Amino acid sequence: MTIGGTGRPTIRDIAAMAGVSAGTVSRAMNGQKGVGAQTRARIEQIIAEQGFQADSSARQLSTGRSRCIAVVFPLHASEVVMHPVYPALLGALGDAAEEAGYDIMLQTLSSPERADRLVERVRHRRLDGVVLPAAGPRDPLQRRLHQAGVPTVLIGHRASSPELAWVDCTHDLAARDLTRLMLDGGRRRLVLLNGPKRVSACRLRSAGFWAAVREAGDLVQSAEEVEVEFDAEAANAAAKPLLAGGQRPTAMLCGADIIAAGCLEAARSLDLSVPDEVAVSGFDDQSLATHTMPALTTVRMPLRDIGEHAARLLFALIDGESPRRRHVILPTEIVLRESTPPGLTVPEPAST
Amino acid sequence: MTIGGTGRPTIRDIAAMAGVSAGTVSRAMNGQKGVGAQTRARIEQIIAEQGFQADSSARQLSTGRSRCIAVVFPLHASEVVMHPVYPALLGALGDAAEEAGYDIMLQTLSSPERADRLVERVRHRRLDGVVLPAAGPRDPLQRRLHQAGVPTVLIGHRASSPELAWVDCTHDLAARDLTRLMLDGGRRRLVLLNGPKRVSACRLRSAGFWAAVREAGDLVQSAEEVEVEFDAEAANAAAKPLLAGGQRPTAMLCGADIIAAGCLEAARSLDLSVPDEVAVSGFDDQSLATHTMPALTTVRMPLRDIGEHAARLLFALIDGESPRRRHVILPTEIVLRESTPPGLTVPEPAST
DNA sequence: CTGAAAGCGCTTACAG
DNA sequence: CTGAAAGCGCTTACAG
Repeated sequence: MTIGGTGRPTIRDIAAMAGVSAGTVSRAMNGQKGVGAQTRARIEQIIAEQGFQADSSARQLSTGRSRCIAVVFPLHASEVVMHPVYPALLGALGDAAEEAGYDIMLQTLSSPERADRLVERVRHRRLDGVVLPAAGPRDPLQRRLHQAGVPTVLIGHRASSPELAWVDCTHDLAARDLTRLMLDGGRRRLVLLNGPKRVSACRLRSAGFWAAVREAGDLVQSAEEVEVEFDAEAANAAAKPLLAGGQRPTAMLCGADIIAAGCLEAARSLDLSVPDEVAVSGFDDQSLATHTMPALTTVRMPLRDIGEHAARLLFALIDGESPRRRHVILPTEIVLRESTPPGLTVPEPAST
Repeated sequence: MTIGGTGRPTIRDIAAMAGVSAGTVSRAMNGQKGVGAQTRARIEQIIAEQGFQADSSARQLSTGRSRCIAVVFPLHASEVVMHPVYPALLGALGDAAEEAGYDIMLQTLSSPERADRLVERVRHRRLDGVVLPAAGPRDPLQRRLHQAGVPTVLIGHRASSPELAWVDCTHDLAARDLTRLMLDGGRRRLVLLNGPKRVSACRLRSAGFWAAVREAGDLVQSAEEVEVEFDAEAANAAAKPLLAGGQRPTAMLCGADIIAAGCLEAARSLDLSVPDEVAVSGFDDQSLATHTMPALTTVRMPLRDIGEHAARLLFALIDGESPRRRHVILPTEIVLRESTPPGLTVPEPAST
């Protein structure tokens, strides 16, 4: 059965041209020992001339490795892509994969059966490993992947099981530092308008906020945490009553830029000036943070670094290595703009 | 050579259990004719019980089809993802692929050699087809793919070669309608602050703008087009001198929301009120359009539809069909907000 | 250092 | 309707 009329050369054709066996070509191609220098050179020549590339499915069938990883999200692809950080993560992972010669596949977990399919995929070695950029607590997939022995790395969730590899950043320290900055700026009544607690990052942000409050002791007149979805409308609705109250907060720390955007709108609708009457901060440093009025003080996560670390970790796992650092926490960066009191100074990263 | 200790069942195991040959299992699995109803039922039973799934590389090796498509961008993945429309497109394509049982691979064309690799990939049938969401004029890859007989669909570029399939939307009509609206709103001095002309969409927007200007005849006092990159800073810098001039424009139509954001900043820095003194519009309806001050009138592209159409077209091409409509143009939608004169009415889509 | 051969797990003419 | 066999294009012990 002949499939393509392309006449695409196979390893056997190359072997014939070089006057050697297919096995030798294979060994030469894969840089293995045990091929004479001369022979190797000749083979490489011919391969280059012919622009030959081994058929990946055949190689995969015999080696059991696909040189392909999946990035899996627990939502529809169209939702993923609307997320403030996933796209950037995907980009960083893509770059890293490309550099390492891996292909990268976008997987979606919109329905439960898809998780089965994913696991099957890996067991069938169509996939060498997976990264879960939207990992969270009590996510059954994590355990299944781990049990199936699938090389896996989590992003943004510090897994309960120490065996799972993950990379994350200092959401907690950033929130703590930001809270301190608000205090430095003379703000005494604080609100954390946080994103949903099912998101691990939001838990850490909460922890950081409360740590700072605790540390500041009597300095703090009031502190409160309110949870909303990542949505400007919802944030606006939640912020308005808080800001309209008698003892209105003088600083609103928001768990996301999009939440902060809603908060700014609430302030505007109440004719409160930002940052004079109420300071506002975000998280994520999305592009909108530069274009709000006033421009938003926020926290930038090292998404590119996170992606690169995650990729490297995964490739090491796939190669059967056991990397010494299976858990990495990368530093965030506070970006001071106009929505917070002027004259503040970001603490040294030594605070980390 | 035994690969995985998984003991994952093969088609032969299933055949043994069913007391038939592997060939019969294969035929049953793939829903082919010529398997007795009884046999088929028994086989399906066992397959279900065992949770058996055929190994995709083996299948691929013998059928020559991978059930995988690539979405290829001419930039680093990390850049793609920052783009106002690519992520949404990727999302829509991902959903459509998933539904059709295709995998979707993210391909990047950061270096020229990567194009070769891509073509090789398809010839090696690791990929069944490709979509180019960032197609533009004189892009050599298009021709190469076409010559290689690779099922391909372009997005956002109405290819010169009629053989290439593409899907696009009414950038031109939207720009024309928007320009007319500005005229309806009493604006007589118009500027199109367009994105770069290498982007096909921007050419169409330009065409629409000038068509409206031409049609309006003497009504228009002045009309000018200026080209900037998709960047708020650059737009700000370009807009400022225009707005500071004596005969300052009363409407600035921008080729992208991010350009409009820069333009709004320019207006603000000159203390010009929007929309009273100068109206501003964008393109894309990015999330930032809702959060600028004032909120931005813009054009929403049917990205989801575009993605779905592109996917369907591609799958048809892969299946060797020759779809009657190889070129589709989908309608855009003008979204009126606060940055344009109040009281306008969007023309009926009949204007299409 | 190199070749011949078996094997990876499917699919599909070809017989019957 | 079903089976036996060849083939997809590689890789890798096993000999030599």
